[in-house]
Amino acid sequence: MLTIGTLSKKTGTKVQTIRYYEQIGLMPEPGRTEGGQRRYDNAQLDRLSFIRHSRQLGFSLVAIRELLDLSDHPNRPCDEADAIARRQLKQVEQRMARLKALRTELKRMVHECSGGRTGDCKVLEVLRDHSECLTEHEEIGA
Amino acid sequence: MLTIGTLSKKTGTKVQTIRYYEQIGLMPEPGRTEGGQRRYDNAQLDRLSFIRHSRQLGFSLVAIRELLDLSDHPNRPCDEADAIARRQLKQVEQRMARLKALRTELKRMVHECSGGRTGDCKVLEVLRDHSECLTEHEEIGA
DNA sequence: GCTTGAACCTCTAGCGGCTAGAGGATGTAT
DNA sequence: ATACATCCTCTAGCCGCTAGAGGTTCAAGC
Repeated sequence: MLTIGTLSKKTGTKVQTIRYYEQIGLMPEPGRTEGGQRRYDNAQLDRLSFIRHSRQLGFSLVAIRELLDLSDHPNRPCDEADAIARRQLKQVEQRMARLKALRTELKRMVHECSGGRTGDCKVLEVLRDHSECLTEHEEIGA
Repeated sequence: MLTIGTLSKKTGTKVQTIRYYEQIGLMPEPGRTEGGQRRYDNAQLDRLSFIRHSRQLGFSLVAIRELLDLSDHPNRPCDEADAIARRQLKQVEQRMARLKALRTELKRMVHECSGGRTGDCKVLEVLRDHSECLTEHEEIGA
């Protein structure tokens, strides 16, 4: 029987976050001691590890919910899990492409700054005038 | 004299967002008509463009506040603006590196899925067991 | 058995950066 | 004069946590 603190250490998830996962129904309600403290078993430890690892790979909690659901039904075809992972991969690739464009632009800005007064600062100038950019870039919601 | 809607179209910023920027003090309070509607001038259009462009390059609103402040004082040395841009560049590079590791892992997961039942699904298996990963990855707060 | 103190509990509020919607007022074109 | 697009304020919600207040429980040491 594991306390929430132990679970926290074993998975690298903050205690508050574990409770939050329970609250939104991602983790099941655990057993309780007489005094009302949570006690977990190994199945729950595995589940949290799964969640944590998926988060590290950038999956949203919604996607994780689906993945957990699939994981709970080993006899169903795994196309869906595959599709979710593919979607995630695609997102990661899109984000990388965007970041690449941003990096180019930022590098150019920083390079051209000659260290004078802000009035002549290339960094600020570029920010003022998008037309100085070589690439289009639509970051914002990333 | 520009309405908020015109400003919105010209900069690609949603009307609500412009009002939000005003609320948090990033945009100045504009003039109003007798009836209380906002009316902007070109200086404010420029400022919003600056903000929008900076957001596209991934700067936080806090960083943008600093950049705007520097931009308002053309006689100060521009080291600070340069430093902010360099920090942003560094962040972008870090994010790229992390995404690269994630991409590798996701690709491998997707590749190895042979399309059977979820019980044998490589995707789910990898999520279950971090030790199957070739790289360490600490995404989460990205 | 008693005391300490770390770890637990619930609850509320906040972060960033918006976004959505209710419910109503204004501005402009016809 | 009327229609109706656009504007206004206000509140609440999104994601994924995180922090803190104020109080209780557990386990170890004496």
